[in-house]
Amino acid sequence: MKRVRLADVAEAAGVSMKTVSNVVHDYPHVTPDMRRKVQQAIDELGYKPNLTARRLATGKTGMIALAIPEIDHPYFSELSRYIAEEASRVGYRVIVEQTLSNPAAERAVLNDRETGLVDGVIFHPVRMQSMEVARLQRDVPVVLLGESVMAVTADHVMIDNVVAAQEGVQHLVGEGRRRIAFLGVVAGDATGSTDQRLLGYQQGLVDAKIPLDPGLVLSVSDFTPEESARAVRDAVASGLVFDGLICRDDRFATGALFALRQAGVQVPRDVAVVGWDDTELGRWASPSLTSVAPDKRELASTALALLRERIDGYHGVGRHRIVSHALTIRESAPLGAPALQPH
Amino acid sequence: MKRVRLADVAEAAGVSMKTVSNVVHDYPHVTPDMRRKVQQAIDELGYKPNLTARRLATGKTGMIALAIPEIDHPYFSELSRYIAEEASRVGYRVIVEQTLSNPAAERAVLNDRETGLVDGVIFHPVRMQSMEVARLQRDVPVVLLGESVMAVTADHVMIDNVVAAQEGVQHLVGEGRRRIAFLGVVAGDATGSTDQRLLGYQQGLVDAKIPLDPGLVLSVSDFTPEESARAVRDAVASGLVFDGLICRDDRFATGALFALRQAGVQVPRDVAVVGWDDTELGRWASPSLTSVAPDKRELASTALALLRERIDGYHGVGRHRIVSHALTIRESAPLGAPALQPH
DNA sequence: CACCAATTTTACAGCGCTGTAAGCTCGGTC
DNA sequence: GACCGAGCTTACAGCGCTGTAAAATTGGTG
Repeated sequence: MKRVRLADVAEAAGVSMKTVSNVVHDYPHVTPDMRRKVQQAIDELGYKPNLTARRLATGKTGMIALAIPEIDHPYFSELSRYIAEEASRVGYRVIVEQTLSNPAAERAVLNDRETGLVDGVIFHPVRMQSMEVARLQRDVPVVLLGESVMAVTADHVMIDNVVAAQEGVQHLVGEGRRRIAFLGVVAGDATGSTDQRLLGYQQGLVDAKIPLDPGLVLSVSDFTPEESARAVRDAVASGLVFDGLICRDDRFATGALFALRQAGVQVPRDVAVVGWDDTELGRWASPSLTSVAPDKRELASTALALLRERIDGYHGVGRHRIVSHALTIRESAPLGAPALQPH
Repeated sequence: MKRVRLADVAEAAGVSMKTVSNVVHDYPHVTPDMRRKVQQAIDELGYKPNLTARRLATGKTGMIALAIPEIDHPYFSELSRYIAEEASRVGYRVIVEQTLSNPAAERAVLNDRETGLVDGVIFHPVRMQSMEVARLQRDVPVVLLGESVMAVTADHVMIDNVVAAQEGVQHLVGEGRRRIAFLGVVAGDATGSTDQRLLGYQQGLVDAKIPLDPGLVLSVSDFTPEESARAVRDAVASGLVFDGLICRDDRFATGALFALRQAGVQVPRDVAVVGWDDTELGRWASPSLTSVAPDKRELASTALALLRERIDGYHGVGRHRIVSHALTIRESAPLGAPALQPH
């Protein structure tokens, strides 16, 4: 069974290739008769357009790349879903590029060896310095996600991390907590995400007139729940006293919950815990996690909107968009008396 | 800044296009002098090959599609990661296609309107009948995942669900459980995954000489933890007595844990719970989930190996591969006395 | 030093589609 | 009935690369 080409359909229908193409693309100026005749030939021959040829002729691929550290990190998998849905809504397909937090892989995202793979890139860097992002020349439009510092040539979408962290602290303070810890500062995290959240945490304490205690800032050596569990375990074992905990993300919070439980510390009674990202992981944790909830859908649609504008020829300097967030209250840091609440 | 073409490099280096192409592809029969000269021209001009043109000329895209119900389902996001890693190892890029369990979307996976997008497809159907899979003619190699019944024209990779479920029951029985329930049969789940797990569950009971009780099989109306929580809540409220629970997947188990906790039923003391898929969701649940663990890495590499053989021209009938699984024991259904165990 | 085989390089015809510009139809006008 | 313009349709030159087959070069031999 040989591949049917546009030319074959044209011949069978006794028309030109271009007319067949017009029918395939629903070009309006085709007479009904002609359309019918061509469509019949298409159906009979089972013609399917060849995307690669179309791409070569048009110079558009209809694809975008989504470059993220890990696809199975709950936050990124949820974000991927929204991006994929939004992309498909506006006629793009998505190819996912895992950088695995590898600097070389991140560099490769912007400094690709080849062209014509995608029309644009949505990129959430983790290891890459903002300087470096700005320096690398890329020949494809880029929208950055996360808290990396701004690049002049790329757009950027994020939530207001400082405010969000402040609100988290404010919530804990409102519930009577005074010894509030922050988990976790990660070595090699070059993006400033953690920095901004830490800053907001400190700001929140200052707002509440609570003195800062550097001992309450817990470090973690990598982005796994195991590591965060270790950090919390060590902190508790070393006698650190705290009644509130703001975590850099839900995964860390999950590890923290585990360590606290193991240490016999009750959440939220003894320690109220706030996570970040509002993922399914936290939604079904026990106790379920109060968590900073970026509007992921808005994040996805904003990123895609900016990217499309660039693909369509916009060449201005990098734009910055802040999307909304909320604090989703659940069991781990409830409002008022702790009680079992679904979601 | 205009796009640099192969022809431009050829002209600059004073050689033929084909020689440049040979250098780009590390073709062995190029003299060092020539290679140096060409490479220099490539570097100076900043030449980057155009993938689309290459694809049109070779007929290969170097891409595969991964069609799954939801990318943010923990099992599928973890599987995606392994598939992406394995694919990149063997030189393929992955484009993810979410079917969202939509029959039309599933049909579209096999019955694509266009060609030349990917070289092959790894497809995990949920709604599609096996008959239908077999009937749809596709012009691209396909490997099926999950428990859909075999198709003559496609390969298929799965774990032995019946045995795995039996082992789960066996484990619970070994821990003294006798009233073992199964959660959840889902309406519209056409693949037979649940059927096979249910069958293994029943087989396990028979092996243990425990009479079957249809009242112990809990139904669920969709694939969400919310729904499974509802099912368990209703069961408990209706007075159903059980001391063991095998869940169709970790998400259901997570919902079950929530409902049980809410109802004041202690896990594992009162009810021991076994999940399925061994996802991060279950690893960090509280209590952490004992779970049937498919070897996802092996699953990914097997699927990819089969697919590559087909892409490379293998045309035999559909092959079936069973990959290994294990039962990962954690807190929700521990061995011996329940105790807090990390992981 | 002529000759041959093996190695290296070249020319060029596609791959299948779309954009452009030109050509054709056809009903309406005067 | 000749002419006009809007509406349809066509011919064909690319898009940028690779495979093929033929040409050029090289080195070894007698």
